[in-house]
Amino acid sequence: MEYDRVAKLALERGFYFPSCEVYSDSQAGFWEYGPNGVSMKGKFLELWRRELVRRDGMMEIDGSQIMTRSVFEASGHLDSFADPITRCAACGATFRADRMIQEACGATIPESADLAEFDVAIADNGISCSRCGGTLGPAKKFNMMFQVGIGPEGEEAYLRPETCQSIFVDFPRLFKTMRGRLPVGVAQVGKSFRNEISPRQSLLRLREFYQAEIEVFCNPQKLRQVPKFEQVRDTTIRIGGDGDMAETTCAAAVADGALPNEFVAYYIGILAEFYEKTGIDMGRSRFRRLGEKEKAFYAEVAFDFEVETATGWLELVACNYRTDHDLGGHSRHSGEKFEVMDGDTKVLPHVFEISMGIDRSLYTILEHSLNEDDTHDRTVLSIRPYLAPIHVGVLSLVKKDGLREETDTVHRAINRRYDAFLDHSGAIGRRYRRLDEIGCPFAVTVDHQTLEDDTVTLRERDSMGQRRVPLSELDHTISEAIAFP
RNA sequence: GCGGUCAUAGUAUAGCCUGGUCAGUAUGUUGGCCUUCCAAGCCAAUCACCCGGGUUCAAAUCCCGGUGACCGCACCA
Repeated sequence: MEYDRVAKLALERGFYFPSCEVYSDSQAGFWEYGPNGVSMKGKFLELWRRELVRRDGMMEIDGSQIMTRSVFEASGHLDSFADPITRCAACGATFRADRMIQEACGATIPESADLAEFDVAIADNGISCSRCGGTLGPAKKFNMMFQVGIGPEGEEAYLRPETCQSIFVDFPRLFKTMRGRLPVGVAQVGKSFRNEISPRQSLLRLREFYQAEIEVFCNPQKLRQVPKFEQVRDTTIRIGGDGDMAETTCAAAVADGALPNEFVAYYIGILAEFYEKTGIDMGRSRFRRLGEKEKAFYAEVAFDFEVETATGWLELVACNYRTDHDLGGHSRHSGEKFEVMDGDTKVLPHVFEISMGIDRSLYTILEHSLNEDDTHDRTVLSIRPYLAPIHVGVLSLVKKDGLREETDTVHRAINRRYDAFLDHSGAIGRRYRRLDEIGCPFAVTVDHQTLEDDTVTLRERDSMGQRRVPLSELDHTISEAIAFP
């Protein structure tokens, strides 16, 4: 399905829409989830918890979004999550200073160098604006983190650019108090903030966005001793980039070196099994190993989980082997001890992270699930029942003859257990189609026969098929049909 | 951030060039009538000129600035 069609559905049916839209000065890159979006997001996260957090026995935390300056000195974000830029005084075009110098005279200045070095290089080599030839202004750092001032003195802090820093700084306490043993996963769902230069395409590139991150702490000496790898030995994954993509299994990928070890392969395997259950078309997915230049500054080995969408290949998850970059950095900066005992040896754990973009994942589920059914002149969101924002519609065939009251009773009987939507108004076919469009898998219709024999019609979304179900079996029938796999 | 295109009800659009009716239409939504299972019909109601400034007796319409959206470039874990 095309991007525009998904965007329109989101806007019209309360999945997501622009933030602050009544004000014309609202900035790009901020979006809200409406009722159906929130409901779907909640179910998506429940699936994530089931398939990753609970399955692997991880801990889940919920950390602060605002963190003090020291955290980002230690993590490297203050230096490395910023680009040196220079702006043309004449035409206003902005360039990356390091790239500009590299192109103009071949000199390589690391992007984390002192700003003065860029100014000197630009002056010495007589570099001018490549667009208009104008004079370039002094180099500045553009850091993608949002700075905030705390308290009356405005003490320096930042909105976190990734959720995982909370996990790293909390690690010593978590490991001690929660009886941690390596390897151990710590998970977190929450918002992160990045001051993107040009956010685009609604949920796909946001300045404020949701991540579901998992940091697995491990003993780097034991990456090949992973008993639970057996669970995913035969799990199908697609691995590679443009041109060399191949479908394989986790075991084969480790054997031929496409994946570095059983430890990484296990987590890639359970991640693939999770995404299979979201209904995303795994035939259009791949794990792509990133090259040196593409990787984040903290990653030693990185795989992106990407899915083909109407906008091209879209990165949904970044899997990074971060080594001891973070625990080492926080240990040095804070003076705290981050080493833990693994058996009788003391180790500074390494970290493998599974950093999931929730917003992008939800978009992809919508795009891959949305269909136009021309035969029946309807739009159907064929989302998995356990992810549907509304589980069941409860409809009266007509309002009169006591059917309205009977329908209300049926609704009241189930609306605590399910996301049920009550609707009395308009033609029955119109109501079915409205439910189809938000992916509601079932509709229960109360008619005159209901008053006689306590049965209702159960109508199924994808097939449009109908069958009669006794009211006494309704709860059981729905709960089976919408259960998580 | 740069360049191009664009901005009118929830959605899709007419009107703008050539300034002057109550800003039109479709669809949606809400209520009613009718209706015993797939967007039927009828009646009624409801909702809009992106923001700021300028020109003018008068601005949806012309001019300037801002913001946003889409596309391309650059950027992007």
